Amino acid sequence: MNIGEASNVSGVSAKMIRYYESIGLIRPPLRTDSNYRVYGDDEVHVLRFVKRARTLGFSVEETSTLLGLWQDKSRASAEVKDIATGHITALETKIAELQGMVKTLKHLAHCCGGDNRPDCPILDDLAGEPTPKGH
Amino acid sequence: MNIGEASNVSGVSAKMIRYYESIGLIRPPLRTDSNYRVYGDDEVHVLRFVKRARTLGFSVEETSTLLGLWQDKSRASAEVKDIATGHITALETKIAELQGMVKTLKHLAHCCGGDNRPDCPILDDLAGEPTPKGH
DNA sequence: CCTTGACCTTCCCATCATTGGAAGGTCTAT
DNA sequence: ATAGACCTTCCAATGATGGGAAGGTCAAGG
Repeated sequence: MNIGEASNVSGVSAKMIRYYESIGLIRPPLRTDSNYRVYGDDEVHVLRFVKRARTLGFSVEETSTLLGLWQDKSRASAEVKDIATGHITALETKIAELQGMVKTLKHLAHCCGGDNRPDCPILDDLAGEPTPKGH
Repeated sequence: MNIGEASNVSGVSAKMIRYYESIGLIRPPLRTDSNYRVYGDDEVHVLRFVKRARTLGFSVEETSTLLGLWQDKSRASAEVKDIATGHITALETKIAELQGMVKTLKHLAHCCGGDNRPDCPILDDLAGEPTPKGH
């Protein structure tokens, strides 16, 4: 099948398929006489693997490692688990960070009348003036 | 003061100060005869505002709008609140997304022995094979 | 006066993952 | 033969930041 169909069935855009090939994440496929890329079921399987890993937030780098481990029949699951748990930790750190932002913003928004007066605790906070009434 | 000191007291790197100036987020400051940028308290106040907004996850674009509203003495707080609450929503969406990833990964990691056997539910999932024993 | 080192200037490049587009070749169906 | 839907490569942009080169400037000390 052509790159377009491979894209459809894998969920990876044609652009990205070419990009993944260019950076060596996936192997260059066979070509037709007219230089079109040709994909088979195995290649699509790889693309689906990549898609799923990226969807779960693994970086391309991590995906590359996972792909190597997947294709290595003798690999140990320990390494895979390490990558996954490391990624979980990173995600949780990011989540905590975002939650901190949300908490602060909600507090500020709650203090803000949101009316037509020029008074605004949100801007006051951004400007560095302490928000009084720490409700 | 020079850009280095302005950077120290505002927490914005010199690189970023120049960048913010180049994209028009902040105004070009005065220059000495030898072409050094000169910052005063007002400029530092702006830099702090920008720093705080960025820390709270506002994009440069949003920060620019907030900065305009801050400097507009007659602004209404309604617009500020809209931007803030919109940002909160975006953050919460992002958080939910990350939490979904974490949930899936934790499930997979839980099912994974992490031992030296080549068996690995994490890879199986990535490969598209259903994880059995949906424990 | 001269040197040293810490500062400053501009300019270009790299990152990460992805998208967009131009210019041109190919395939399929009418 | 031609239309239009595909494919190819190559180049550029995104957003926010960091790195670094090449060169100018300033203050302190020998």
